[in-house]
Amino acid sequence: MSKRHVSLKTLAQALNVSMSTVSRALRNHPDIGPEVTQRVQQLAQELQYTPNPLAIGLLKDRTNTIGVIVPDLVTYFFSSIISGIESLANEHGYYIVIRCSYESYEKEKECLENLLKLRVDGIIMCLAQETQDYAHFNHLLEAEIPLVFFDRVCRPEEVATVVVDNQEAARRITQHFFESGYRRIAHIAGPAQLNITRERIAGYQQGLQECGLPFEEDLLVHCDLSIASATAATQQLLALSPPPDAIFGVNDTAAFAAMKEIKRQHLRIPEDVGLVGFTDEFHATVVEPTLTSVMHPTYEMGREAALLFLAQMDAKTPIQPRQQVLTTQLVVRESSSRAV
Amino acid sequence: MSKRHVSLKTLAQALNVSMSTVSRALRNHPDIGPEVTQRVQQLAQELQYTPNPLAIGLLKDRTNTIGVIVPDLVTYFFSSIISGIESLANEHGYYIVIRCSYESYEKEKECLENLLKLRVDGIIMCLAQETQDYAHFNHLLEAEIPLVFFDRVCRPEEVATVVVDNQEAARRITQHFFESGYRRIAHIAGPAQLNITRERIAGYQQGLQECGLPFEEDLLVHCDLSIASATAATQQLLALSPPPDAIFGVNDTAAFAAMKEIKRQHLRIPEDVGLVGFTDEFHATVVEPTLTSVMHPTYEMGREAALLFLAQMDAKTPIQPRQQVLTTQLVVRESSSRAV
DNA sequence: ATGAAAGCGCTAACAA
DNA sequence: TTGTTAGCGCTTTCAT
Repeated sequence: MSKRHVSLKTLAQALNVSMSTVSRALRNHPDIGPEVTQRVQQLAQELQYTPNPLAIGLLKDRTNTIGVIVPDLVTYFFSSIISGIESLANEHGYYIVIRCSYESYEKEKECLENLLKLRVDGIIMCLAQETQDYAHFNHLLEAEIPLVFFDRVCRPEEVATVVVDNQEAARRITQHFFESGYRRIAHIAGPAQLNITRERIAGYQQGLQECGLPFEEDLLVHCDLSIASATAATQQLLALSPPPDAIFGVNDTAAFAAMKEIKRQHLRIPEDVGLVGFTDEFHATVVEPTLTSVMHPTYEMGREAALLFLAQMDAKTPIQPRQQVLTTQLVVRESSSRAV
Repeated sequence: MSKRHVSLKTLAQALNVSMSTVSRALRNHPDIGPEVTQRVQQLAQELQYTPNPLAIGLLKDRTNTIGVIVPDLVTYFFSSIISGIESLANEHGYYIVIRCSYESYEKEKECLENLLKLRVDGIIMCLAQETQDYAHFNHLLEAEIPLVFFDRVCRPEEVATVVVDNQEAARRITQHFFESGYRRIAHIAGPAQLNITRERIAGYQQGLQECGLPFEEDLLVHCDLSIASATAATQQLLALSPPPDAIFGVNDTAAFAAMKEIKRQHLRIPEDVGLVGFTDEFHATVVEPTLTSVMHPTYEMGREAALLFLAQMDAKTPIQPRQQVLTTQLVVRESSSRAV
C-alpha cells in the first residue's frame, strides 16, 4: 500500500522526536521550544503534511460537515440557496454534503438517515412536498444535533428556521393587482400542507379583503409545483366563466407555465390577464412580457440557514430555536402593468 | 460528554462477548455461531447501531466521498449535472461534497486542496474559466486519486473525461441556419482557452465551409459566459454593417441575453435575426419566440462522470483514462424557423 | 520542554 | 468458534 499521506509519525521519526511533540509544535503549543517548533513546521511544510480529519473526527466526534437535503437540485430556487449555504459554510471551515429528496417523504427519511450515518455535524434542509409526518426529526432533537429548516418548515418551536415574509408578499401582490385595475384575481397555490402555501393564501385573502374584493373559491387552485400541474391549474382557471383577469403563481416556474398556457389560448398579457410570479429568477426578465415577481433573497436565505447552523454548533448548551424571517420585494414588470 | 452513538464496545459489553465477535457477527462472518450472530444483530438493531465511518475510513483510508467542483452552482447546466452525479453516486453508496470555484483559478486550486485535505476518495470537476495552468492536477495523478473532468477538460490523455460532440453540434447548427435561409451566421463563443469554445468554433467553421459560406472574423465574438458580456457581444455583432442575420450562442444564457438585446433594438426573431442556443433548458420553451437549442444531456453527463469515477475506484491498478463523448440533438423551435 | 501511553471505533492477523 | 492484540492518525493526560 503506497502511503498517500504523511502522518505525524512520519514527521516524528524523521525528526527523531515524539509524535506528541510534533503534534504540539504544529499547533504552536507554548511548551515546545521555538527551535523544535521551527524544524517541525518546516518539515511539515516540505512534506505537505495535512492532518487527517478522520483521525481528528474520530477523536472529537465531529466531521466539519453539514448535511444538506433539498427536494430538488435543479431549479434556480434551490441551487441558489445551496450556493449561499456553501459560501458561508466554507468561510467557516465546513463542507457540505448534498442529498436530494425528490419531494418524497420516504427519500427524505432515507437521506436523513444516510447523512447521520455519515456523522455529519448537523442538517440544513427544506422539507419534501410529501412530508406530513415529522417524527423522523425526533432523533435529531433528542441528540441535540443542529438542525435548520429553510422555506418549508415544521415544528418551529423546536427547530431553527429561515423563511420569507410569505403572507406580506402575497398581500402586496394582490394589492398591486388591484391597483393596476385587476378585479378577478386568481392564485395558483402550492400543495396545501406546506407552510408557504398556507401563508401565501392567507396573504392573498388578506389582500382581497383589504381591497374590498370577495374571496372566490374557484379562483384558488392548487398545484404540486410541477410544470404540468401548473399548466393544468391555469387551464382550470381560464375555463371559468368569467375567467380571472389576473393570476398569481406560487413561484416563477408556475408563472412561466401559466404564461405559456395563456399565450397558447391567445390571450394577451397583461391586457387580458395579469401575471405575477414568486422567486424572481433571471428568466423573469427574458420572457415576453417580462414577468413581475417577488424577489426572494435565496442566496441570503442559504447564508442565514448556515448561520443558524453555526449558532447551534457553537453553543455549548441547546439554544432557543431562532425564527429568521427575510423580507422580499415586489419587482413590477410588464406582465402586470396595464393602463388603469 | 453524552455519547451520541452506540459503538461495538457498547454492544460487546452488553452481550458479554468481545468486540471482534460483534464485528464479525454484524457482517455475518461464517465463523460466528448462528445463535450469537442472531443476538448481536438483534441488539444492534434495537440500539440503532451504525458503524462509525470515521473509524472505518481511518482504517481503510477511504471516505466514500466524492469531491465535486463546479465553476458555478446556480445555473441549470451545472445544477442538473450535479443532480446526475448525486443520483449515481448515492446508488453506489457514495456521498458528494460540493465546492464552487466561481470560475476562478485560485479558488479552484483552493477547492481542490480543501477537498483533498478532507480525504475525499476522488474528484469530479469542471474546469474554471480562468484555469490555464494544469499543474495542480499533478498531485492527484501521481497519487492515483480518481479524477474525472466533465464538459471543460484538459490533459485528456491522462484524465478521464465526459464531453459532448461539441464540434458536430455546432456544425449542425450552422447547417440548420443555412438551410433556413440565413447567410451571415455569427457565433458568440466562450472564452478562447476552453475546449468547448475551440470545438464549437471548429464546428461552426466546418459548417460554414460545407455550406459554401466564407468565415468572417467579425462574425465571431467571444464572451466570458456572463450575461453582461453576452449582451455586449450581441451589441457588437448588431453594430456591424451589414449585421449578421443569425446568431449562435455558446449556451442558452448567452442566447437569452442576445434575445433580450435583439428585441431591445426592435429587430424581429426569427425574421431579422435567427437565434440558436446550447443546453436546452426549460426556459427555451417559455421565451418568445421559443428558442432553438442543442439538447445537452446534462443529467446523463453527471451520471457518466460518476461512472468513470467508480471505474477508477474499483480498478485495482490504474486504468486507461476513458474519453466519454455523449451525443446532443438539435431541437428546432421558433427562433430559427423562418420561411425560406 | 519532551515523551509515553491511553483511547476515539473499527478491522484483521494471530492465538487459543 | 471466539478472544486478544495491534494499529489506522491523532490529541491529551500524566510522567519525567
